[in-house]
Amino acid sequence: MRVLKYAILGLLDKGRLSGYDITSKFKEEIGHFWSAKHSQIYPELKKLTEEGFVEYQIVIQGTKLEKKVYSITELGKTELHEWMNQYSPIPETQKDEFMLKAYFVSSMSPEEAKQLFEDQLEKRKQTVVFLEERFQEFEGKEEPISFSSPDFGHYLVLSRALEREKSYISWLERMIKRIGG
Amino acid sequence: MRVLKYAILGLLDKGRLSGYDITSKFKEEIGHFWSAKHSQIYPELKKLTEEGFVEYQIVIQGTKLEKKVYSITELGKTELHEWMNQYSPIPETQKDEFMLKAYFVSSMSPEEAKQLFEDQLEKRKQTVVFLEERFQEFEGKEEPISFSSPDFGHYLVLSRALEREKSYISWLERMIKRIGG
DNA sequence: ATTTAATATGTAAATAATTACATGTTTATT
DNA sequence: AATAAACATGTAATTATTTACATATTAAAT
Repeated sequence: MRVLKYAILGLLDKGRLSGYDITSKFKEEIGHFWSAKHSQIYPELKKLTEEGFVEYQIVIQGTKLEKKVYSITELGKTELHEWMNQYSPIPETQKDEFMLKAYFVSSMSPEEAKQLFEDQLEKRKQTVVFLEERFQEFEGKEEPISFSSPDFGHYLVLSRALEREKSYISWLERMIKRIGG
Repeated sequence: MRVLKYAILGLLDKGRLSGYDITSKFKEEIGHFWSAKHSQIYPELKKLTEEGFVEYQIVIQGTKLEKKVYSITELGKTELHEWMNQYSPIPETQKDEFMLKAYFVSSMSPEEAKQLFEDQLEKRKQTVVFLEERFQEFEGKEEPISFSSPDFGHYLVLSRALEREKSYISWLERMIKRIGG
């Protein structure tokens, strides 16, 4: 389904970026929900250029470093818009290695199970601390962020990531009580 | 990291299964958190046999249909146990195509955005109805399910899947209010 | 009796994604 | 001035996953 194609088109629709910039974006907030390594991004950019969905300009950084700055074409915008408005079915499987282990919990002693769950809980709590810090940016405002703000997408992603973790933590805590151990 | 290897070992640790049975299992409750197609399962079973983690017996179904019924070996049990007790880092990215679209929401009109979110909400609600039906099995009991029950893993997976969806729905509903549209 | 759905097992080809290989420049720090 | 970190771009090899190809038996429904 080439989701990476649309991920790149969506990023470029927000502004001009190099392959390196796109790689960096996937390490930031959108990385909670989609990412790719540079080894996947550079060939995809090449393909998108050939297909006419993006184009680039070479910019010299310093005295000789050649940087390719990509922008989305009109054709690319049409393509992006089509994908955005087309219903994507929810995948039945959202892979989660921890939950796979949880399903096999009967192969463990209660002590081992408790350890497994406590470790997961601790890590998830650390993630929440990190996410809540980022989220400050939106909470401290006089007016709550609105749809028309260019940062609304950023807000959506951060608030969802935060809620997802909080829900996971709440469940882990209840299950730890059940395990006893 | 060959997670499929451990998924298969974990399933076989619960009981003897054919490749077809394993494929079926991935369409049931554990499929919410891990799955694979039969075209991936059969080669993996072959490899696991060569490595000595599983073994099989040929069982005749009917008069001539040859079925390979796999079981986990002692070596396989050791291997499974090692993985179960080894900490797996939480992947930074849990891919979610809808959230990728949400991040790009500024490329849409409020009407389009509302449609996108409402569609997602409806589908998630349908999933909850389905999951809640399955979950009845555990709710109607006099005694709540305990760690020692062989169905505890099943309970963990179903309760987590249900909570995950409920959390998603609650967030979607709040965000739809924000979009206005 | 016939048809359909479910059971059963594989391989081949294509796509997606990660890890490793490979190189060079620029900016910030010491 | 030297070093380290960040910027910058690619390819190769491997692994993971999906879709398509390919075939046959058995059980259930009509």
